[in-house]
Amino acid sequence: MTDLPPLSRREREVMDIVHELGDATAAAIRERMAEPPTDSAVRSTLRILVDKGHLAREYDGPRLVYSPTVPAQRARRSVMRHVLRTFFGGSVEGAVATLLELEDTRLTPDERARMKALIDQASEEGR
Amino acid sequence: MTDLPPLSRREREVMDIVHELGDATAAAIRERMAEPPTDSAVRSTLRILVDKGHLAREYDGPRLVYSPTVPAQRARRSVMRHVLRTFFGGSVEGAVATLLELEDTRLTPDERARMKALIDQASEEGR
DNA sequence: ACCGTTATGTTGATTTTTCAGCAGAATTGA
DNA sequence: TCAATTCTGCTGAAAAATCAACATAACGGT
Repeated sequence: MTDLPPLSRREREVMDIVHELGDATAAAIRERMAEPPTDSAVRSTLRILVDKGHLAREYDGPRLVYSPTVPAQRARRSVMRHVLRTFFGGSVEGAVATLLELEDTRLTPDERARMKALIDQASEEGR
Repeated sequence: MTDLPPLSRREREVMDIVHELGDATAAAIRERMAEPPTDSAVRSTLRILVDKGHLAREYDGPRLVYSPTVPAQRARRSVMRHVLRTFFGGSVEGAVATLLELEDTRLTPDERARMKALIDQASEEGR
């Protein structure tokens, strides 16, 4: 439960990719990097991330597949808390407004209804 | 409009603090760092951030005050877009749900009403 | 005027990060 | 089977980041 060592720039880039993909092989990660270094460099970074405890790896047939050690749900909460505090002064309303105003936000009627329900639910639960 | 050079770990820490505060002096920034280095080290980082174009500085009386070069609004959008994609697979609903479920989320009736209005507004505008 | 404090910049050394090269094992295909 | 390809780890060099030490200037108080 003790928190993990912090990430360097490349390390963070790799972690973001793994979070986006859920899990990934070294090759898949390299493909998505902005200015990919050699394959072995990517592997070095991955090895460090495993050492630091940020990633776990497992064989899927012949290949190693990497995935975050922190459960997705907790990672999501944690990053949202950080963004909320750093960029929105803790204002949930402000954060939601920005999300809704993003250019490519498209809401189905279902989504709209569910989101409203979530708002009511949050206040019912004393939040 | 060309994007700025990426940030190292310390640089990112400093930028987060400046974003949270809006603007800040070197001393105020140092106070909030997790494991603050010496004052001069903080200043070195600040100088680099100015060089890279992430921060601007201005005298306020005798002191230099640092502030982000990217307008707050744009920074907010940009970070939200990134989080949305990386951690929520682009699902606005998912992101909103996480925000509402954060432990310390407390909504006033006003906020609730305004957020619902925002949802309607977003769809009216084709989003 | 003098001293202490605060704010600042620059320099260079240390530490960390980043990366390519190399080598071994496993897999694939002919 | 043998060669080519893919996947992997390790090592050490190059580059970047981090930091403390030092130096200067301005201000306040005695």
